[in-house]
Amino acid sequence: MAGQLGRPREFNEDAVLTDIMSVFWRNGYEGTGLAQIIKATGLQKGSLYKAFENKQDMYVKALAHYEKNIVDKAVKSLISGSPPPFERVKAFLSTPVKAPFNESDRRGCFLCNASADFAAHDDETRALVARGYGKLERGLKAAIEQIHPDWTPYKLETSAQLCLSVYAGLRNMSRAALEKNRLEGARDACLERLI
Amino acid sequence: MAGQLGRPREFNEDAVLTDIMSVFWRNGYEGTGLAQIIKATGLQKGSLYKAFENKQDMYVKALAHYEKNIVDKAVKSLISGSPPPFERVKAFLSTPVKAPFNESDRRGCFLCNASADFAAHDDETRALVARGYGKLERGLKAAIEQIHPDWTPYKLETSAQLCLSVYAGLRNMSRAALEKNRLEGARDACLERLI
DNA sequence: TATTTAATTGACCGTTTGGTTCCTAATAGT
DNA sequence: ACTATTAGGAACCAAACGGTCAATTAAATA
Repeated sequence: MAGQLGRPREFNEDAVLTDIMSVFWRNGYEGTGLAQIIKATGLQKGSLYKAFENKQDMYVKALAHYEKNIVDKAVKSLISGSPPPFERVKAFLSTPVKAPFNESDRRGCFLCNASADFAAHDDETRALVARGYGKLERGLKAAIEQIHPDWTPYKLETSAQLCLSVYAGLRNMSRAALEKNRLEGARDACLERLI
Repeated sequence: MAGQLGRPREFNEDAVLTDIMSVFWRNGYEGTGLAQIIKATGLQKGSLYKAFENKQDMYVKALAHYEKNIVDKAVKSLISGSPPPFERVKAFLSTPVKAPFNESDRRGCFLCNASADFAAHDDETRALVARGYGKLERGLKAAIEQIHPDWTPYKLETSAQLCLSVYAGLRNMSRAALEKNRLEGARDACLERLI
């Protein structure tokens, strides 16, 4: 039979990738050491290097994992769902405003972090980030089109691009703990375009 | 007399700070090693650690140097100058769109980099970033007020906050080398609010 | 049961890290 | 001239870095 030969994996690949993701997510590429990855996953170095080429490979796979599990979910809830489309965009833009004060989720957006942190040094990362941003932009465009079915494709696109850049900007600025009402001001000014 | 005692500095503090700044600017905090700083400044470790407490101190002082030399200049040219105010805001928002394609200036904005990179780990950095962003916001507000002297303070403020977050977002997204016309779309959509 | 194949482990590797120390050189005040 | 004070330079350090490997363990086949 064509069963799995040899000793089987003792760890769940997806769970391990989730652990690795959260470490890179919080600390960035250079800020993360193998020791932290070992602690987070419970695996030893040897096992890690059997499963991954090197640290860079772990990072890229963790980012892809993020795209699959977090970004895609956000895109889905932008495209469809129970709240009306304007509220969905508002919720999307409110995440970076609320997150830093939520006491728990100060990691920001891994996609944005990766763009600032490692995309400039690695082509694979850059491609992943570009693809993730592309997905978000299309999700935003779809939601906006539901608000304004009559708008031209150009206006829909530039509006989505505006929302995306505000999102990325808010994610960036929230790292410096700017006052909440200043972040809200930017969000609301952006949302005014969609009214 | 109360003159300078001991052997005088052989290096110009400002010039050295400029060298250190450009290294951190390009490579971030964790991405920069003492070796690179030594190479960039021409100083030896001993001298560096006589002039600075530690690596973190070098970073903070370099960021303050950036604020004094780059941010303040940008704010000034937002507040006043020969081109009309709308063109000044447009030029400000065009920097992050053009920079990554200019073949030379791919470092982005040190303020934005610091916000993403180190502000979350260090209070002094966070305060510097917040102050720098505050300056930019006030500069934008002043320019916008020149375009629309009749607008309410609230509308002026939120518009400035919008521009600032778009700026930070574009800086972030340009690291992943998104297509130029998508960045331009976000910029133009933002500028439409100022017409 | 013996064999084959693959996963796990932790010791080990060279390199690089940020940081210190000590000696020498140079200037200002006495 | 002498002394106090500071800058410059390089050797030096322990710790952490990413990465490797041989020995061991466990399951699937024969």
